[in-house]
Amino acid sequence: MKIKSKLNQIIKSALDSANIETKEDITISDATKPEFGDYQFNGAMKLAKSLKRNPREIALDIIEHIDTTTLISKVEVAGAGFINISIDNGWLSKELTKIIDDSRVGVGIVEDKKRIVIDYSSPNMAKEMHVGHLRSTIIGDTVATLFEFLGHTVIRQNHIGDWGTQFGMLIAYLEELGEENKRQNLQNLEQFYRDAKVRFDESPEFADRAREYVVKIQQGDAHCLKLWREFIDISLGHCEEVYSKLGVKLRKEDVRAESFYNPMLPKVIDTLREKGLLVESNGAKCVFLDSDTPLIVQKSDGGYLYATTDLAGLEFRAKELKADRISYVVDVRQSEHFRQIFAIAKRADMVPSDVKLEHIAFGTMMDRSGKPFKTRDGGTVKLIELLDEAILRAKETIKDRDSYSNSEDLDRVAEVIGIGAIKYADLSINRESNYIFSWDKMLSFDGNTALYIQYAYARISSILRRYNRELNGNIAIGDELEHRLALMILKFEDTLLKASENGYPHIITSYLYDLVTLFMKFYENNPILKDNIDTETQISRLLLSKLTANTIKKGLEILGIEVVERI
RNA sequence: GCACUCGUAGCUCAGCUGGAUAGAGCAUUCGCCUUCUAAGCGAACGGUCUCAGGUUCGAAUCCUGACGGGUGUACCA
Repeated sequence: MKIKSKLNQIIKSALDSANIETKEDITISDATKPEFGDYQFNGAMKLAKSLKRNPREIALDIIEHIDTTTLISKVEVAGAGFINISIDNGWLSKELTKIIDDSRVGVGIVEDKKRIVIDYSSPNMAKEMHVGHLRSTIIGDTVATLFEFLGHTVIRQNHIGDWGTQFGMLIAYLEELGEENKRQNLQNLEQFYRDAKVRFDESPEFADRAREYVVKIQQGDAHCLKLWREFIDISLGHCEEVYSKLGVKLRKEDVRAESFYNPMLPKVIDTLREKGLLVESNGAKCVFLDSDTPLIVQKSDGGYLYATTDLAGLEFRAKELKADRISYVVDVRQSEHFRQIFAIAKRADMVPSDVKLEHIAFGTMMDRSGKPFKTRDGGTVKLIELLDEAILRAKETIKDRDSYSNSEDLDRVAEVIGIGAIKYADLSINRESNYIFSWDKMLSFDGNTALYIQYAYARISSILRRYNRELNGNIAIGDELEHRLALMILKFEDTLLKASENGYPHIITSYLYDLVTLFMKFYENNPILKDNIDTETQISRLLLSKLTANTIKKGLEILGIEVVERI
């Protein structure tokens, strides 16, 4: 339910009928405290100056004209001129009753459906995925799922790094190993890379061959291409293992590798030249925008760069994939890069001017001392290891509970909880902040974590199992807690819309946490299946619980986190 | 050097389109299981929102400056 826009309309017409004109946007905000009601409008104070009137008087004037016949039950003026608004219980129960069996829990499809291309995960094929890849993969997957759920058409693009000088070295080494040793050695890509590097450094003859192979792949040499494809296949297999364990929706068809754009690169240079943007400086082909640091699109040796590929990618996404909005879920350290290529792509008409280009940036993962994350030996933690550890720890914590009839159940639940913990830990932080990686924090099951949310869901499932009858009846809001819970459920749509505006998953986790906190209080104070509860109250509370569970499930689903019926 | 970004409780973080007494989790201390899953609930403790100015009826939030962290800054991706 889009409550805020409904309220904004009500306020707007109240201002109209009170003959108050305002140029500023009317925005209702959430009440800062429950005692003040549910929402508040602070516009009277802003209007005071231009109207040359006392803000309290203006506020009193406004509330005279506020329609309290539908969703608003009460408006009051408080303090300097705050207008406090309470939502009507009758309206809440009516709206909730409508969505009891709605699989979208009352969330509509957006009116202006867009075609959104979203680039995320994008691992390098030369190495295995490490913890640093977690953020792009998970944030991207969440944002993509969110867009899709709201009704947009989403095209996922996994821009894997499969091109560049390092692949010459890797396939030369692969060839050297021979058939029988290949599989074995490629089990551990990190080690494979290190071994290849050793060979490269120790043998000039090998190094020459490596360089020669780079050229050969680019020229389409059949033998080298075959080796290269073999290597990419195996490396991609490692990624798919991670994706599957993480429950990430990226598939093979979403892969559009760096190499895909290779044939388009000369045309990028031509386009830039035609538009008069290309400047040669110190032998390199550059584009200078307002800043003095240029964007280099072709090296002095003729080679192309990351920027060139990205420009080709932008044009492809805008013109071939026909995107209205192109989003990149990439580390904040590349914001300068994206600012430049976005500006250049528009200037060169590679992307139509009305296409929204955005960098959904996320902060760097730091270690305890505030340095970008590395393990003690200087390497990184493999992502797959983090996931396995999470599942292990989850199993350790739940194994003594008696809810599990067999070890299969236990394994399944451990996986849902362990993976959920990691994803939630990452998604619940404002994506722009850098954050400190800690095993304990990531794998914590206390407080504001996925388990808290999943636990609430399991509790509700348990109640519904016990009741085990048809739920026929109405929701009747009986007290303040039920009122707040009911309203919270209906705020789901406003929350998702806000999160999708600029792609902030933590807005959803905060919401779910607030929702569950309210439910837990409700659960403690308002007994459901106890002896002395009359049937109508029982049904009403069961329905509220069920709606809470539906909202939790849908919310977690958007975050890519699963629920289980029993914990 | 220049640019961007961050600085909120002991720790990890919300809040930042200006609004009423700045919020969570963890940690610490204390209550609540013969009662729907105690992985829960309640309470206590904890803050000159880095500092100094400015704008405003009103600033954690906007502006300027200082200090401190992080990042980026011509042929890596």
